Amino acid sequence: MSEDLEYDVFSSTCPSRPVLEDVTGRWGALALGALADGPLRFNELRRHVDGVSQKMLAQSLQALERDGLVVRDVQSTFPLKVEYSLTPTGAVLAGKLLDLIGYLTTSMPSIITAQQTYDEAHTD
Amino acid sequence: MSEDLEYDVFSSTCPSRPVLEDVTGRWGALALGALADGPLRFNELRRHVDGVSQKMLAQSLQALERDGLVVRDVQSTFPLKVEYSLTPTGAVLAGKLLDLIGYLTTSMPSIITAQQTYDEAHTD
DNA sequence: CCGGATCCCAACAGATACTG
DNA sequence: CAGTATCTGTTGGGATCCGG
Repeated sequence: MSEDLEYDVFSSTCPSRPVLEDVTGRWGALALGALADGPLRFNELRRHVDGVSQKMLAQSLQALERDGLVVRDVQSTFPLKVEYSLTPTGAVLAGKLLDLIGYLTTSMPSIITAQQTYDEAHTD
Repeated sequence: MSEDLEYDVFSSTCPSRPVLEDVTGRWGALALGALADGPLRFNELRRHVDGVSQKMLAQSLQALERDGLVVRDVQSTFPLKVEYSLTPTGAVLAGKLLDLIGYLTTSMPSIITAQQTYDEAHTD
C-alpha cells in the first residue's frame, strides 16, 4: 500500500523540486545545519549562519517551516522571543546535510589545489 | 598529519562556502546527481536535468569542474562529443546528495500535507 | 548539426530604515 | 527582539549567434 514512487526531483514539474531548493538552497542548508545542535533564536541563528541577511534568513525559515522541517515557537513575552527547532524529518535531512558538509570540508585541501590548477590553465 | 580542521562553511569568508553553493546549488546538485549513474554528454545531461537552460548547465558544470568534482572530456571527432563524468570526490558527494534526495522524496507525502496545513492557516 | 558564449530582460538577493 | 517595506544591484533564463 502507498508505494507510489511518483516523486522525482529531476522532473521540472515535480512538487519535490521546490522543496529540494528550500533544503539545499544557499541559506536553507546552513540554517538546517545550525539547528541540528538544538533550538536557536532568530538572532542566534543569524549569528551562527554568518553573512545571512535578516530578510533571507526569515524567508528561508518560512519556507522550511511551510515544508514541515522547522518549527517556529513564539513566546509573547517582552522582549519577544522566537525559537526555531527541527521536526523529526527536518532533523534527518539536517544530519544528511551535515554529513555532506563534513565530507566537503575535509576534501577542501584537494579542492583548493584543483581550483588553482584550473585557474592557472585558464589564464586567457 | 595535516589534521587542520580550519574549514567552516558557517563562516562567511571560508573558501568552502562557495564550493558548498556549487554542490548544493539549484542546478549543481541535480547535475551531480545525474552523473552518479555514469558519464553523460551535455545534451543528455540537459535532458536529464529537466528544466535547466543551456547557460546555467554550462555554468554549473564549469564551477564543478573548477572544484575538481567533475571532469570534462572532449572528443574532437565530428560531430563534436563532450562527456562529463565524476571524479572520486565528486562521486562521494553525489552519493550523499542522492541519499538526501531519496529521503526527501520518500518524505514528500508528509511534506505536502504540512504545506497544505500551513497555507490554510495563512490565508490572510 | 552540437556545444556553448552573448545580449537583454525579468526575477531575486541585499542593505537600510522602519514597525509590532 | 523579530521581523516587514522599500529601493537598488546582482543573478538567472530565453533567444540568438558563433566556432568546430
